[in-house]
Amino acid sequence: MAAAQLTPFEHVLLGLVCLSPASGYDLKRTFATTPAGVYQPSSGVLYPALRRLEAKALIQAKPPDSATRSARRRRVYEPTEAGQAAHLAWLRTPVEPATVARDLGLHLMRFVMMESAFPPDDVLGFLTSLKDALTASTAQLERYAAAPAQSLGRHPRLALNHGLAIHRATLRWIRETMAALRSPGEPRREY
Amino acid sequence: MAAAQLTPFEHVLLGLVCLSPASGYDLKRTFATTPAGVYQPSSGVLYPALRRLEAKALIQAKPPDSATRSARRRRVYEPTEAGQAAHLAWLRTPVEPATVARDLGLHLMRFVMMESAFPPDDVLGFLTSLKDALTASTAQLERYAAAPAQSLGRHPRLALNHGLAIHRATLRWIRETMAALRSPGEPRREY
DNA sequence: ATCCGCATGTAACCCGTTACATGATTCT
DNA sequence: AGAATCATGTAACGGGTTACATGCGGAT
Repeated sequence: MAAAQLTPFEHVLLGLVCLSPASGYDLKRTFATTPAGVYQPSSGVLYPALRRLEAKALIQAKPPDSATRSARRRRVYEPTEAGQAAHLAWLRTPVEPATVARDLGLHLMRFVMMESAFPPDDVLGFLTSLKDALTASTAQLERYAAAPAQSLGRHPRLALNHGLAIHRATLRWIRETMAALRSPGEPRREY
Repeated sequence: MAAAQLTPFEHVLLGLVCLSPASGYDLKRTFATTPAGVYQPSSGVLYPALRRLEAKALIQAKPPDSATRSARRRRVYEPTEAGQAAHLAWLRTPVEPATVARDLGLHLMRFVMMESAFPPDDVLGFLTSLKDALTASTAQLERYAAAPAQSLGRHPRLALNHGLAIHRATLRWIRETMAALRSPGEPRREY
């Protein structure tokens, strides 16, 4: 009964709700104040998305807290068991080498959400697969750049260099991040 | 009579047609074989987009070449004067510091298309404004990271480091690119 | 004769954007 | 009381994705 696959945005919403129950407005503020706040979902996309997740029984609105006076109209969502499972399955989705460059932002999102959902070894495994995919992607760019048939213009070649620089910077970040995650008191185990 | 603003995709299509007349299928192959070929527009979006550009009188189909035998059903588009003007105006669109990180791919696209449309000084001006916008964006990220109120978790902090690394790598690329464009000879130091 | 690649298009569906609408609560 | 903020929602519009449809041309 794997729900019809969700959009990336829905996966992110589900993940945020899994991190801690939240209302639509809470999520809006999260996006507004987060460093990656370049994306500012509007009401028109946020609330329908939450309703879709609710319709698929991945999240549910908590009953209003009768104790507090503020019985304000507010739908605080929490994940269902199916929602938790779907979220974990999403976190475990393998990294596609073909689209790793395009989906890098999403992978970073997943990395952030893994902190409270995965044991350290699994996070290292994810980073390793990310590293492998990016290494392959980098090699493909290098092959393209080196192809003699490509008589690239000057600007295209320079733009290609940017892609390579970004790839290499990300690979460097992965290496440093893996080292950082292994170092401080964390039990380091082979995998 | 500036045409109603186009989508980024339409701007790219218009730019490609300005670089050299092409049919829809040609453009498809361009996307398929280009290094940035992560994006693969389907027929359902490509042909309607070309029709929209045609309806706005920014491009037009060349009359079939009667000389060649292959009078195959083929619409080869070329830019109109209004299309050329719109393309140049797009290339001259200022870089928005608020969205520079999100639109970086588009800016690179513009950079590539400037090669045959701009004098070298204007390209350097563009790169300078891109550098300024990215510098501001980087400073904002650093400010967020340094904010004492932010008790960021471990993974969010590491993800933030990635954003900083990418920004700095891009800034480094801009500096190197400006230097390369200023030196007349072939700076054979690619990589 | 047929299959594959060229080449353009259409239709259903869904999602995102923008803008507006509607109440309830808190602050001054 | 009035204003600003909280909080959720709806409606119109346009564009992207997917899948399918349609022909022509050359190749085996």
